[in-house]
Amino acid sequence: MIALVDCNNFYCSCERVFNPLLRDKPVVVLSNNDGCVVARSNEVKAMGIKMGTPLYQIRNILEANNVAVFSSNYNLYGDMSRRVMMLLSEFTPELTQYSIDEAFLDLSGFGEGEKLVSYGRKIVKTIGKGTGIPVTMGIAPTKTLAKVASRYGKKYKGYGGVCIIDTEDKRIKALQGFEIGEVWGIGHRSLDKLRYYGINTALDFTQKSESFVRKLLTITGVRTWKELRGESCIDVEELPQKKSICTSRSFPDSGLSELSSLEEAVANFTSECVRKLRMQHSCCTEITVFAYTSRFRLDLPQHCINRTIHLQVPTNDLQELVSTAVRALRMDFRKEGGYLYKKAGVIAWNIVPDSAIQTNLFDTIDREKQSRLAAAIDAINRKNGHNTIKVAVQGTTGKSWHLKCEHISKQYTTNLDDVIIVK
DNA sequence: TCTGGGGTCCTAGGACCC
DNA sequence: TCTGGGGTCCTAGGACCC
Repeated sequence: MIALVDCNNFYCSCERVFNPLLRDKPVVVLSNNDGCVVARSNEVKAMGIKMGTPLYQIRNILEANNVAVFSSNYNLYGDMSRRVMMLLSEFTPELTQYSIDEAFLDLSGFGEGEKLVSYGRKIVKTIGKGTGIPVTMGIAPTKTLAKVASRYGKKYKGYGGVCIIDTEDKRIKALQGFEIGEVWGIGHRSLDKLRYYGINTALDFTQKSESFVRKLLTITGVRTWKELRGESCIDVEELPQKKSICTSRSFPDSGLSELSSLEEAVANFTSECVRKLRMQHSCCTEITVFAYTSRFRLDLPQHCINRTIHLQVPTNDLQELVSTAVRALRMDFRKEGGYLYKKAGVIAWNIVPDSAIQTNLFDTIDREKQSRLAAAIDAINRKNGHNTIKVAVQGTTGKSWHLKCEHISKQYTTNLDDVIIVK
């Protein structure tokens, strides 16, 4: 049996841990730039506010209902996630973290039926007590069914945080009351197609033939279909190495028009990609820079920059990648035309381990020297903080492109100055 | 006025090989 | 007039996830 552990309203719950007065109050957490709603407490869900709603559309409702509003605080959420995962790993040797707030646990060998449920309740209780984060567990023979079970666990308090689908009877009942669009793996495109054929519930879907599903939704649809029928076939693996690394941001207000501001932003995004590359001990062979105007502002002139540069030798060198990215930006940047770039980003791909670099006969860079320099910079930054030493084009103020985050909470668990004082 | 960020996987079609 | 067969690899775009 497989268990899915899912933190309830994770970002909101993190804020509540350090602000207990909010425990029964409505809470929302916003995306970067305070743009959209990305997490809602149950009270806010009950108000009918949808995931992804832009803040400006619901500002009045939030104020009228006294909703606590937070900018996203990823240092806090990341650290709380680490704590949850650490506690979970004490209950089974087979744990796969699936996202910041979810993990799959292999519970084979831990009994069945009531015994399994009570083990699950013990896990849920331990996480709640140890971190302050409420979690729900769904248990079933497949991952997709475990997801279904956890939804029921969240919906009905009576389950005590753990819902199990372990008999054919329960499976049929669960799928009968489950909208097909809510199933893990069925997005809005597939939903449209399924609706056309009158398929509304997960049970309807499982009663179609394999060839029908294959034709309509390809192999991925068939996997979901099998999983819902109880045949396990989706593997979620801990990815040893990322295949692409991206850092991108939207800019506040209307966006940026000056090349120098964009250069500074792109340089910093590249620096962040380099940090991620080095953290997983890899190099990239290709780097893409993109920047575009707001797709919502059809009244303004539109332009899209998207330039990829292929590197001779795989690298994770800060100076080399920053100068390459800035060069890519300059190739496509348009000064004339009054373009306001609203979003930009950098993607590193073609990623290889840093231990297996294929060198190039015509390479002109002294890589030995560069890597000694990079190691020295790493050491200084590790000791004095990220970006203590950086490339000049990264700038020193960041004013022109920095994010809006007017409602951010403190770094309660990652900054000594912000640790809560108990009186 | 104001609309997030970071990933993976699959498929079709083109280019190329012998 | 009439132009093969069987592959691989790469890429862009689509779909999905949280």
